[in-house]
Amino acid sequence: MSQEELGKSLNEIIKHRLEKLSMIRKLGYNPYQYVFNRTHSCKSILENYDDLKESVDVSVAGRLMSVRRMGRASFAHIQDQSGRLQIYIQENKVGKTQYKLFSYLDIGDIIGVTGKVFKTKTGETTVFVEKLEILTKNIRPLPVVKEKEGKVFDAFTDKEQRYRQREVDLNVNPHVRDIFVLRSKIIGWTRDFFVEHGYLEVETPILQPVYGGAAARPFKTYYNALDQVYYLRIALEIYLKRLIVGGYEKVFEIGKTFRNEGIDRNHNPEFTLLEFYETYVDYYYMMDFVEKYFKYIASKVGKSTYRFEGHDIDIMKKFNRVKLFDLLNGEIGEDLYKADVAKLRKICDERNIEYKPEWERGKLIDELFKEFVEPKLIQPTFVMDYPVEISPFAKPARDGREGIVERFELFIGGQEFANSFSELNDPLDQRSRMERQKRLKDKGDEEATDIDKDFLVAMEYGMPPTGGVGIGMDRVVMLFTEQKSIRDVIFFPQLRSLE
RNA sequence: GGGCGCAUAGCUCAGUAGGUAGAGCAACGGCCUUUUAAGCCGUGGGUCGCAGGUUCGAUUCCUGCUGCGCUCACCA
Repeated sequence: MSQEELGKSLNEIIKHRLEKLSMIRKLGYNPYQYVFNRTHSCKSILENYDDLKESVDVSVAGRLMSVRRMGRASFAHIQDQSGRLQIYIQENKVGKTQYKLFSYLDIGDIIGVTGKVFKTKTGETTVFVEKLEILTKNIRPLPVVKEKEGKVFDAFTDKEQRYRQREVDLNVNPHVRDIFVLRSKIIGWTRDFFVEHGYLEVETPILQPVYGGAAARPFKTYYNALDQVYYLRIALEIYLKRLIVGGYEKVFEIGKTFRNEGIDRNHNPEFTLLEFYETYVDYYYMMDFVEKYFKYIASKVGKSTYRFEGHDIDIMKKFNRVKLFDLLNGEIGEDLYKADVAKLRKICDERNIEYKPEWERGKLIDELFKEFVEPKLIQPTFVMDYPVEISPFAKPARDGREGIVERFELFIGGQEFANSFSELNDPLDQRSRMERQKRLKDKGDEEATDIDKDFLVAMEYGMPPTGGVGIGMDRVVMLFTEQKSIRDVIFFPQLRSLE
């Protein structure tokens, strides 16, 4: 045991379990077994009762979750990944030694049983144990959650403990396990969707000498062998586009990215981003494609409407498409497209929106948009055509509107879900945009990025016309699993370490 | 970072208008061969998050700290 300070009660429980551990060894059993040959899962026994009943020997293993001892016979539930199953063990049936073994078991132990399937008086499918094996002895008490008629008693609910010790949460709160199963499926369906559309899945560097592709503060690290400061990536953009330059026509990556920013219900500093790039298409094409993607996932999940951020979101309905300035002008009551910085500041002042003196046109517009428009975008809505200043990787609008780029963001429930451009492939324009970013950074903008020379060289070789999209997968999972907090769709959300 | 709230047994929670704490479950001992929040009898288990202050006396009041939650800011 470690030297950690334990309460007496916990210490006592652990002491008792260690004693049982040695008693089990004395009985001749290895409490940490190597293998167990299962013939069934808990669920498959429940589902195939008619074929199995009182004829076939089944072997099933799982964690002991409840025990009801009645002298020389006992009932218990074991739980495996598929679900819970009742077992019944009688001293007459298994003999004194194995019943003794059973008497040393605790909730949390992992056991294997073999026997025939029957139904109890009350109709519950149960395995009548003929042979019992201990596979792993538990020595630390698991919270005991009881249930009757759908009511849960003494549920393990402390959020901090649930996140810090997710393994406990997963064991005692089966619905939590279900959420993560659905997460895994959603990621898998996402992969299927892109592969089916001819995309190549790729992996690009997480450790980068120059970070870019988004506006965010990075995590810094140090690369000993190179004697250089490195950064954890904040986006996938840069390297994926270099692969497009390399000749791949459709690529996607699903991977962790890192932003050194606040943690809240909607943000985890380490999060899963999906980005995909396709050649010879623009952001109009990508709008259709993104909508298709969301509908594809919804159809796989099997529902049209999802409860998210307090609203019923209908994914199967046609997504709205609106231009940023149409929305914003409608909300403010003036034409902001033509407004200069002075005018925008005045509007902010009138509406009590704070701004920093160094903010220029694009940033001010973005701020007003976030404040007055975003929260109202509940049903899926593509917002199109953003100011160039806040979109350093997007192509200028082809219709020549000054200061506008071909970019859309998808909003659902007032939250940003996707960000997409007709990707900028003019190397000179790209260079001047990066130089501008660099100037902002030098002036103290912590979210601006350095010039990525390798990327600019790649652009000079020529990137075909390309549409690109980024989608925050954790939010997608939140939407489709109807979770209110990002922490409930990430196994181990970021918490401050103790000590 | 600001505001509000929470922190008591392994789990879920009471409680003390200041006199060092209770319940249910879990644990331990006993009875019990179709139970299912099994039941019955009995027993043990707490530096009341941490550190100070006020007080004869603090788990309770005050201050600071730590952790977590909600919220605002931040997050194209």
